[in-house]
Amino acid sequence: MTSSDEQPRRGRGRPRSPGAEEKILHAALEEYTEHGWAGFTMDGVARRAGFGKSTLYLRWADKDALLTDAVRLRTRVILEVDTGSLHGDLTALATAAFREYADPEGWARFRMLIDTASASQPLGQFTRELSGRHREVIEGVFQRARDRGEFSGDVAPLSVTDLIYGAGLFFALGRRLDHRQVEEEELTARVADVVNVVLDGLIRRPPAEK
Amino acid sequence: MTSSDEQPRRGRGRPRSPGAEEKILHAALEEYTEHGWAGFTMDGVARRAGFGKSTLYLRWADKDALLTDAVRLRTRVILEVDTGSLHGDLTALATAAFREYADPEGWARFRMLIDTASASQPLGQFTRELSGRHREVIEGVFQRARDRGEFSGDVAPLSVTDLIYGAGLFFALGRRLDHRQVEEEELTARVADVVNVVLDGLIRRPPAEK
Amino acid sequence: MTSSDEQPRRGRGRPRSPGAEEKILHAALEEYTEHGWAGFTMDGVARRAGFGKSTLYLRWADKDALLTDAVRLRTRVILEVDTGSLHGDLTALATAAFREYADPEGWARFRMLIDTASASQPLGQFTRELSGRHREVIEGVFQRARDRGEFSGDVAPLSVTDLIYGAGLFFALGRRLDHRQVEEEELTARVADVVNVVLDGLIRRPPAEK
Amino acid sequence: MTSSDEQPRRGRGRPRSPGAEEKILHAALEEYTEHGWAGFTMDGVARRAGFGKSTLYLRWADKDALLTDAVRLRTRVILEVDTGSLHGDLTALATAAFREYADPEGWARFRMLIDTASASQPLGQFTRELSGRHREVIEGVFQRARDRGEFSGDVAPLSVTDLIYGAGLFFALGRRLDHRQVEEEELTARVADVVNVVLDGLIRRPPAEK
DNA sequence: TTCTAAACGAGACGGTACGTCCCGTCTTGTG
DNA sequence: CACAAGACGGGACGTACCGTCTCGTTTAGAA
Repeated sequence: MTSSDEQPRRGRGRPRSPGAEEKILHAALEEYTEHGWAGFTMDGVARRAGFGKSTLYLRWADKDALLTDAVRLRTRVILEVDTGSLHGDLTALATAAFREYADPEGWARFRMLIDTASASQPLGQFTRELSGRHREVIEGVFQRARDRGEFSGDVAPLSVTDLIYGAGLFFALGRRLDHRQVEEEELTARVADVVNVVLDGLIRRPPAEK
Repeated sequence: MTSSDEQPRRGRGRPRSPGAEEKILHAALEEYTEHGWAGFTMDGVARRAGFGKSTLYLRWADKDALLTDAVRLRTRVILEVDTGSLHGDLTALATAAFREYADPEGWARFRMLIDTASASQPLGQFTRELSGRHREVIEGVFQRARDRGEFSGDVAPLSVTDLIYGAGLFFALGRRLDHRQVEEEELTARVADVVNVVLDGLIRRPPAEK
Repeated sequence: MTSSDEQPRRGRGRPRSPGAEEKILHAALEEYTEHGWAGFTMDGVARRAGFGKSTLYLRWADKDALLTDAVRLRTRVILEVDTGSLHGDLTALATAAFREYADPEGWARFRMLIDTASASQPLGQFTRELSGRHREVIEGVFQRARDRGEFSGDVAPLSVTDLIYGAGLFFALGRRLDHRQVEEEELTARVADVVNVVLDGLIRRPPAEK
Repeated sequence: MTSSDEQPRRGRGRPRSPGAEEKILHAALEEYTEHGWAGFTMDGVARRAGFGKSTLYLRWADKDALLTDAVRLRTRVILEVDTGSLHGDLTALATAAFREYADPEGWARFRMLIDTASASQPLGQFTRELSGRHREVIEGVFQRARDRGEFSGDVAPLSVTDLIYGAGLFFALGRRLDHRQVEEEELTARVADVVNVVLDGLIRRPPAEK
């Protein structure tokens, strides 16, 4: 939990530097992106952000808390697509997902997510954002498709997000392991593949029983 | 660079303890499983494995190298399925993938893989194993399907592996974020969904036509 | 280079623990006394002194530097004798020297000094203290003797200190090699011998040409 | 029947390399002279001597034993002077002593002696050589002087050796602390000073009378 | 204004892990 | 057997970072 939601804390004393959180979180994300877990140091973040270490520890309990917050800070607002067709909507979602993982910051966010999921303490709010919020978007997409008559039958939204996001993640992972850049053309081609497979699989023979 | 490929190094001097690599890698995986990146220490691994630190550093240059090798330890075990039908083969592959990520050790291997893929040094050999070897398996599966007349047309094997493995990963991730156990029924149901979608999507409208 | 001369270092930041130097140097001397060069460890000194290793390395560059400083710790205490006679002054000086080497801590300081003198880096300041400061004392003693008319002619002060200190050292060395205690009577007798020899040798036939 | 100390160890097996001890001890002394305690390593000695480490440990129990032996190996044969005069004999002895401490190897021997004297276990043989043997020499010198009528009265030989050797040691120590070379002229002048003081002190007013 | 409380920069502190080096032991193969 | 080679457990080295702490300095509202 972070202090960023709290009200300005009326009272005496010198008020907290405005904009400090923002700068520090930004610096933290950059350091993490560049150096990974190892090589991500509180001293380094403080230096890069231009603050003293005490300022960091005044706001976050420890390294993990800062990193968690840094990831949350810029967690991409899930786009609310409505292109008018199921194919278009899924393509837009898949493209966004593929881009997210191809982007260094997005990749860092995913790493954090993995670590988070490996920790013991639950992270209710974060979970809801990620899986819950995504589910709503996907359900909206399919509801509109049903309304348009493009699609009939049930669908397990999580299966669809898992397929699309998973494909995007492993696409990016393969590139990273090879230390190859992600080419724009390749990305769109792969997105098209994935959308086609998912769409055809769902329409022709939906896993309706689920 | 790893020592696991080298021949026993004929010559004088005391030979390296047989089985040491295996034990150390196993200990490393356990430590990582329990403590994650932070809290994963060379001293800890050495102690758990029952070896001196120098024995570790004689085989691996640093923490990263050990971790990389530990990932490789069992990831290579790729089942060579041949159930007699495309549907059966894919189901077997997908089930194995889902189980891998549902398993704590498999999950740890994946975490390591993520950290590894974020490092700076290339991992040539490893990439070939991971993506290359998997590709061969998938290609074998589809080749046999083609021979049996179940399937015609090309397919991008990596797309298929990405879809299946990705779905398995996000399935496990969702469970972990919610701190829910993976139920056997749910796993098989989800595998069935994924296989159906992939199979129908590929057969009815293979991405290769494009 | 040592930190003991520096002024309190005006400025920000937490000030260095007062008395830390003293405690650490004392602990170092004790460890050296007990274990010698081998077995004298920075971790051991830190533990004994009750400080973290970083506190040690913040003040001394390495083991040698700490040892060098520990030698200096009390060696500087040179008594400023003035008994009213040359014989009395020399007896006092010689007694102090003999006692220094007979004392375990004094012996340890001498061992350190030997190791230190074998090192590569120069010890300018220290040299001045040791040989220079002693010289002044000896010169003062002889000057006063000349003023009193007890003694005429020049003398090489260093020769005198070398004679007295050297005799004291070898006296203690002999006892140590035999694992015999230093008896008080024997010490005073030997001091008397040495003073008499030096004094008579100087007065009757001074090494005036020097 | 052989007159050598060690029998060649008749028996099966490969005989010990002849001359190995000599070479190793020589290498050990060189390493110690160059690097001091720190920096004196068994691996280093083995490499320099051209033997394997096991060969060293087959002959000496540990580092200390090797070093002790190395020092003993070349401990200078105490010269049996007889110049025909007390002054000449003492000058010869003192010159030898001063040279011994000025010489790097002699200095190393002295360091070893100090460490030895600080250890707990007694070193009978070594002690006898050093203090006992030297005593005999000094006593011989004074006996001959008495026979020649140059000198009458008793003398405490250890006092004399302590004075001379001690002066030589501190002379060398001073030079080392200053990182100055020992000049030949300076050495002989200092020797003359010391001999004169000692001789005059002893002859005019021998401590024995008192 | 003066006072007071908090935020802040700086950096010392105890502690822990890093990766390196060496000791003394051991285990092999060769001479 | 002696010996070369070198792996091994153990432990100290000197470095780097964590999270805590104590200073002096700054910045505001309260008195």
